[in-house]
Amino acid sequence: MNQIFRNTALRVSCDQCPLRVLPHFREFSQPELDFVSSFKTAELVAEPGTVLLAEGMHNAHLYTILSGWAFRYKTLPDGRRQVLNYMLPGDLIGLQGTVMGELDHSVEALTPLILCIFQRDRLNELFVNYPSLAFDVTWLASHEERMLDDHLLSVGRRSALERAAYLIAFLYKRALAVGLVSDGRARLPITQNLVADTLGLSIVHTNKTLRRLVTLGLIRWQGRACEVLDIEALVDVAGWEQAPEKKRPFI
Amino acid sequence: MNQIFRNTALRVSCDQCPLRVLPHFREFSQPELDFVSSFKTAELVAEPGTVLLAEGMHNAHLYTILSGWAFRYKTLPDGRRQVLNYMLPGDLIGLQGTVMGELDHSVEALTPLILCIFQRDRLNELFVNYPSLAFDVTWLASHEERMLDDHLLSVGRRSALERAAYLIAFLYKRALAVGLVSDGRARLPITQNLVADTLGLSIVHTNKTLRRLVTLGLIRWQGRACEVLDIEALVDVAGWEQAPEKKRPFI
DNA sequence: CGGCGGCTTGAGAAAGATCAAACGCTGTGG
DNA sequence: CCACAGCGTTTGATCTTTCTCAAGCCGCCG
Repeated sequence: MNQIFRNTALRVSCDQCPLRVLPHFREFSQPELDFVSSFKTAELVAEPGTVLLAEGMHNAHLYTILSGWAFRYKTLPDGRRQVLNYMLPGDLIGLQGTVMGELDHSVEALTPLILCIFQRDRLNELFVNYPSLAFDVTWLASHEERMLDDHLLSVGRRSALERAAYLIAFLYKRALAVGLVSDGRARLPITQNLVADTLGLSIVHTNKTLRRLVTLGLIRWQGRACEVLDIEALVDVAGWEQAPEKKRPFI
Repeated sequence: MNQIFRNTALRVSCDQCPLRVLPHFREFSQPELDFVSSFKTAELVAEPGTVLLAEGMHNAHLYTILSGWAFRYKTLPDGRRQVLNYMLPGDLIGLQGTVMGELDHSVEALTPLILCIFQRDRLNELFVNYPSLAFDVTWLASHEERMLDDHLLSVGRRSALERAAYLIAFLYKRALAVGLVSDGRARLPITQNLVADTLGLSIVHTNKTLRRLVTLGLIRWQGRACEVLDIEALVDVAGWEQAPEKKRPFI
């Protein structure tokens, strides 16, 4: 359990990266692809529950998720936990630690995970020689900031029901973008405990709130996962005005 | 009221930027300085209450605060408002809009403001020719992300009293870093309405909570401002474990 | 002088937390 | 194969925090 398996050999070449063909991601030039291929040193497989990065680490790695779900969180000294965001395929993990020297949040695998490991100390080279990729890194940081803005608005100003609807709609949209939704049905691999720590609510109240969404026919809950039944209605309950997502970069 | 005055001429040359001498900011090389000087097109003066950037804008400007305070916020369709963060001298405004094409939050002046205006469309040039500055931009985005992480933890998991203490301690530390604290006393230019919208509380409850901090002798409230009396105690009440701030960049 | 924005206070209502207990599934060990 | 432990989910009862409503105060500015 909670083990990390490291592969020195590249299993998936960046040229044939399965993410690259998704319409959600921008296209790369060959020189960019070549650099990213050399930037990637290995792949890593992690089990659910593995803590990939821990608060306070100084030499955190830099990863991109190739497949699976993870989440980012912080805790107070007495153990209260706040989930900050979820990471899906194409998301960069550990940028804060790489750019600012120290990490102040933790990252845990939610499902089995495959990660691309990058050479943290060559980020400088990326900035010097591949300005377009450097811009992408900044884009990704801005994108994370935007998601946090939304979460903060949600936790600060939405009611429990609205918050729950927003979170599930948000995760659905993200899953959709990376092709994890088949025939309109997505299975979001979250527990109610995690939802509670994301929404800033207690587990009990989270359960009662989710139950209301179930009764309304918007979601279904089964086996540590949430199935979305009516995304439109969820967005509506949340009062969420989303900007349409354009093509995004990833490294 | 709420007017913007634009000066075509540079009043303060970047070489003699008053922020540059603060120990809080990293030193720049001459070529960097020269570029930033050319990147800056003008200065702008704004009155308190001026909305510098509004949600949904497509051609948002890119600014750095030279002096004064501003805040960033989002609103729900029915008007509920959440303050996301505060911006002080040295902070970049409008990066999200510049990098991602569209802005999804608003920015308002809290005090009289002096801003440096940058040529948004030359950001590309910055990335191509000044990788060290590009890295700084990414650093700033990561820094914003880190502050948001903290705010989210606060709003999601701290009690009203802890939240209030955290916010005031946070603002004090930020003011301190840019030299706005004289003999241990800082005057934070916030209203209780704004505090409420930052903490995700009602005005009434915010008032009662702040009153408790006043009674405890940690702060004083007078004339649309908060005076910090005991920063250590505030940090303690908040249960805030802060990483020591290192030197930071700015553009 | 009057209006307005910001602060303050009390009282009752509502949302959400805590406590307590139980159910069902899964994996493990006898 | 069954007993059991552990985790995730569910539900009811009660307690606490926070919200809403209502009103009054103060200082500033037109």
